[in-house]
Amino acid sequence: MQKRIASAAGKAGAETSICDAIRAAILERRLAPGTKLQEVPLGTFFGVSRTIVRQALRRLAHEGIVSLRDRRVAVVARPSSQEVTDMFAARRAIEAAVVEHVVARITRDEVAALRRLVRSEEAAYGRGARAEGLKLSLAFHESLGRLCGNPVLMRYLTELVLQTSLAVALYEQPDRVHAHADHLELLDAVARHDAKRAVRRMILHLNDLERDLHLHAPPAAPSLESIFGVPKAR
Amino acid sequence: MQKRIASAAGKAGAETSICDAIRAAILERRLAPGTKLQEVPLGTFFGVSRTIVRQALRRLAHEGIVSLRDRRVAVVARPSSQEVTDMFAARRAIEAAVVEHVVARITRDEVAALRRLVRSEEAAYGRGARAEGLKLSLAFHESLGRLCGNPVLMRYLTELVLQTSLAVALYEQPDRVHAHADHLELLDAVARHDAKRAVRRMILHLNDLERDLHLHAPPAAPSLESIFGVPKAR
DNA sequence: GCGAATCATCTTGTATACCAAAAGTGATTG
DNA sequence: CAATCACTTTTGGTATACAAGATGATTCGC
Repeated sequence: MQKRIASAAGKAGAETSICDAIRAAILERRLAPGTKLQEVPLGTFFGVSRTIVRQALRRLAHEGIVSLRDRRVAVVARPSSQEVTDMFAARRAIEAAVVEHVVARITRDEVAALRRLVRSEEAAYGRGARAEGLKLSLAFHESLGRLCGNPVLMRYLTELVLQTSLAVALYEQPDRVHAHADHLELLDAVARHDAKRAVRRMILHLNDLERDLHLHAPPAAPSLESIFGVPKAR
Repeated sequence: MQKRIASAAGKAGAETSICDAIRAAILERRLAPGTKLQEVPLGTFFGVSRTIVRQALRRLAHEGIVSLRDRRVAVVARPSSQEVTDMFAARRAIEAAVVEHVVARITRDEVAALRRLVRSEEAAYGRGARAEGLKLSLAFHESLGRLCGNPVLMRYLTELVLQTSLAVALYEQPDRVHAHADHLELLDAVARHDAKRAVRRMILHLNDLERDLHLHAPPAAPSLESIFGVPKAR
């Protein structure tokens, strides 16, 4: 049962499997920022040698979700608030370009598909399935990336979505509830081929996302409290 | 004399040295697109083992300037015309964002430094030092990246500048002469803190760059003719 | 009893050995 | 004479062995 992921992908691209597994784990909040990623344990778990694990970690480091301090254990990245600000700025630039391209080339069918996606996203949030909603929300942005027809833009978008997801995991305020209507309004503008409005919607959406974080002092330590709850007297 | 580069950087970061050396070689047109990058020769040349070379090549592959087809020799990337179109689109998006940020935070001194840079660039072109001009032109874009104050944007910009330089090497029309005035006009807009105009200037500049390529049929083979000249009768 | 230094262990960095696949070469045959 | 096939050589992929450095525990001194 242990090597499910590795064997699922077979021999082909073990490194890619590991990257995918780690990316998914981060997105699903199963790997918290700061978590140690040791080469040998990962290797034995996935049934490959350290060589492959090492390659995977380097790749993830280049994608900005793993930090690779010299001669020290690799850890899931813990971006500073400044870095988070920077990556959101970059994401605004990329997503704006993506939306522009999408508006210019999207078909009716594709709009319909996106609309279904957004509806199921809202439905998920509606019934309190937060994790599911989050996943569909990411899928929405990913879909836009795919529909823009530019692999380069899409690659950067994917990277930044992942990085910002990590940032959200680090800095989110637990009580905050996200404005899910954003995606629908954005999609409406896209459907009307109103590029200006769609881009503005996207920017506002990302601004909201960023504003809902608390990027002040607390770097959100890999806190023991968040794992064990409030320390009881003893 | 062989290991000049490796020894120059010492033990520290042999991989980085190799990456830098290859990047520089590509920028200076000493490494043409399609050139094979074999692991053993590179390793012996730089005085490191294949492991390091392999890591360097993977890194460059992630940066998009080396292609790493499975089980085949690594080569300097030869982007298709479609890929070139895509990377220019991405570069427009990133450079626009960069310029916006630069306009918002640049100081007088920094403007003056940029102006000196542009002047020396034009001087180089003026006296026919094409390679020197090209280098300074890249330095100008790099400087903007640094001045925008956002490491994420800067990283993407650096990548795209390198990639597009490669594309230019592949598709440029030899007789075409570039419009060097672009940088000066752009800088004027930046100096006046006119973001709208500066961004428009940048977009137009990049459009010119792209338009001056001939992105039709000829993928510009790594032709022996271009290396040895016209084959003489024998 | 507490703090600091030293020592053992563990983890990563690099090189190398081995394996499999691909490409080039030459011979053989149609 | 040319095309195809098999072999050889080269080249990349993976695992492993070894070296250097960091981490953490234990112990000695104050």
